[in-house]
Amino acid sequence: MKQGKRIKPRKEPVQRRSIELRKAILQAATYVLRKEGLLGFNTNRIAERAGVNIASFYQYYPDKESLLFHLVEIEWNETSKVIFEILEDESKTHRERLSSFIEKFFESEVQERSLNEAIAGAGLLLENTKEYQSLLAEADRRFFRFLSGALGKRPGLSIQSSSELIQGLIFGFAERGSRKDWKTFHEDARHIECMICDYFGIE
Amino acid sequence: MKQGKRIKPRKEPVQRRSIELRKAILQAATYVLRKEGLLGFNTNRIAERAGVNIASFYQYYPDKESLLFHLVEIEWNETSKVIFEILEDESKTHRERLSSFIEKFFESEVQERSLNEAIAGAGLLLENTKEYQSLLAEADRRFFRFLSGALGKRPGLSIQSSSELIQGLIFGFAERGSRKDWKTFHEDARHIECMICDYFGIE
Amino acid sequence: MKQGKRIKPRKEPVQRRSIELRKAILQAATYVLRKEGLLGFNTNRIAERAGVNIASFYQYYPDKESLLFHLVEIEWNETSKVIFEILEDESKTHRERLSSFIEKFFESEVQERSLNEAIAGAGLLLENTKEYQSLLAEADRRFFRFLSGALGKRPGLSIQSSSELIQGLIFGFAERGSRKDWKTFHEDARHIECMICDYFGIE
Amino acid sequence: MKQGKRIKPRKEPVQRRSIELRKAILQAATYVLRKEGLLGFNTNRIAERAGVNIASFYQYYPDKESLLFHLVEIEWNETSKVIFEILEDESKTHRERLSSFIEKFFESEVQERSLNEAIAGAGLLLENTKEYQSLLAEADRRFFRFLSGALGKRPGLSIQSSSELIQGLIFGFAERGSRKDWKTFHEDARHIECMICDYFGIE
DNA sequence: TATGAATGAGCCTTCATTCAT
DNA sequence: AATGAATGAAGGCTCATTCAT
Repeated sequence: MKQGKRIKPRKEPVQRRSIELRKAILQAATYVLRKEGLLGFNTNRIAERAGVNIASFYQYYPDKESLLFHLVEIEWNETSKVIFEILEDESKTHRERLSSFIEKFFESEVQERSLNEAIAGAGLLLENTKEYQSLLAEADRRFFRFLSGALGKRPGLSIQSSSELIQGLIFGFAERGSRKDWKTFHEDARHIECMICDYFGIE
Repeated sequence: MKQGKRIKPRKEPVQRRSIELRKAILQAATYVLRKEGLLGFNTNRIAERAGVNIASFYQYYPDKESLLFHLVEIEWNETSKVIFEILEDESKTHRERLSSFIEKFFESEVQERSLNEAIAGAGLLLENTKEYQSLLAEADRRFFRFLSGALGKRPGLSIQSSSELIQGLIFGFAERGSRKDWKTFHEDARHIECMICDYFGIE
Repeated sequence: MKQGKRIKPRKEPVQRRSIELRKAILQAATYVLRKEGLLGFNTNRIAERAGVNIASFYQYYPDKESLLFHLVEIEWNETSKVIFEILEDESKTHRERLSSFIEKFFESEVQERSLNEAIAGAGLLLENTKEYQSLLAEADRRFFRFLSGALGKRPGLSIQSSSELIQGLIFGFAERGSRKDWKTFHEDARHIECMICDYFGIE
Repeated sequence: MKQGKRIKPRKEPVQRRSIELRKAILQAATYVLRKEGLLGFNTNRIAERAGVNIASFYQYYPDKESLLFHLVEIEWNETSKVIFEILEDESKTHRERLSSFIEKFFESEVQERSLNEAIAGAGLLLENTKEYQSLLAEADRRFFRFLSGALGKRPGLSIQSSSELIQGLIFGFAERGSRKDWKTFHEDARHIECMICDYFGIE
């Protein structure tokens, strides 16, 4: 993919009718992605499923990737809102926050299992886009900020490195798990929390 | 993909020429997968690159997935041979073994970065095949066996669960990392080893 | 295109607003034609550029060709006004008039290079329309009239044939030239004038 | 169109069957171009007309333009062979040669009328390709060489300029004429020859 | 057996034009 | 009258796979 490509939706729908249309597209896209995976994720199928003319599709999205990004964005906005609110809730101890954070994140991964799976595959398409990277960057920033206050001891690691390590563990585990029929996530969350808190002296 | 599909190569090549031909295909496939990713991984291109007629290709592999699986298998055989030999080397302490195991595994992921990346994407295609699952199952078994002897304390976890948790952490972290420009894997390996050994009392 | 198709604008705009709207369309069309050539000349793009709704466009022009014709017409009206005024200016000798005529015509072709280029390409679309043909016919008539008075000797050619020959030379040369980066048109004009005047005894 | 684009046919057919196939494509393309003009010149239609699968088309041509160029090339090779042979036939006077050259060229334009017409339109697509330009350049060179020996007097024009002027007149006239139902080309040829020879002192 | 050739099915995208508000 | 929305119909091109020699 070329750099600097526009990946944003083409235009915002304003009328009733078109709002529904776009919603239909989004729903259909989610459905198709879930049902058929990345390989079945093609504009014609989506449009058909949405009961929408393919040309209409292209009024709202400049191309396929753009839609995919929109999906990711929506899903991420929902998830991140929840999990970072938790992380930044100063009425709790750092450990409590981290615990809930992991818990919630795992939960959302499990719930959005098939979507995430497809998105993970799609990552290859999105990874190079500015939009996607800024999504990730923001998450990174917020997690870093949390950790700055949370770290008790650092076993020879800068905050940045610690942050990356911890994120890697949590996100990697979740991503991998969410590809399976992952039922033990509650316990997994607890153990991972313990390991991290022990190791980094988070209280 | 339908369940129970045959994914094995159509026939084992016996003659010289055939063996070479097959090797050529495999090499070309690896090359293409690395160079172009999953999207460029198409039979015509591979055959062309291999200097093999596309029809010949279909004499050795019933379809594309088959080849992909073969690739995964080969790569996994190589890696697993190395890492499980380490894990089962009884002249070392458990901790030493785990340490080398992680180290080596990370290293191989980094080295095979682009291949792994593509395979991860392909995972969606392969995951449902018997062959792939038995590959994973074996790895699981061996890791479980190692852990049976290694675990010092178990914080309320069965060996099986511990095994899954640990594997999830290591493999998840590596998989995630290998999608990036991952340069700190040596240190990452060390820290993860420490966390795990501390938590599970491995010595 | 079917013969006898109406190609005139659907209705003459009478109100202020309408006139402006139409002017905007025309300008946008010219712009697009110049900038993107015939291939980029599509109604949606033009409407967008004009800041006009595409549906409004279709209130002023029944279809794309219509607009194109309108463009040609306007351009031709301007050019022909100038060049035929020259040709019919009885205060000059015939030779002087022809000289200026060629000069001016070449000049306008050069100036309107990209527009003309596109129009030439579009010629295929317009050639069969009545409107276009009557434009050409009028030019033909006026040139013929000029030549009737101008020809000194006729090397075995009727006036009509002479007229066609000369027009063919001038217009053909210009059309061809205007597709290139044509910088020598001043001199070219002079030489062609000489050739023609010599050959046809125009003084 | 990007510069440096490959425009050559993809591969040469070797078997009987495919030679016919390609011939069929070429014929169909010519037919379609004639019948429907540039706008109807699309790969699907051509393939259909040729009774060939569209995918087969793309085995022989990387894209549409490539086919178009091939058409031009074939046609030009035929024409140029004839006309330049004439121009370079040293057993004739220069004037005789030029006369036949014009005559033949006009004739071929008339015969290939509809094809040429389309090709002229296509010029806009081809003009920027290396291949097309080298075709033109060669013609230019050969004409220039002819003129070097032929010019008697030069009314203040370099050989190069004279060459361009003369070519412009001949080609421009023919191109324009060939778009119409041009029946007087024999006489036109004779007159143009006279004008040029008179003006440039060619004998 | 190995190779040149062939193809059905499909995917992404655009565009002239019309409908509904 | 003007605008937002919608769409049928193509068009360029690719790919997994099979046929014919």
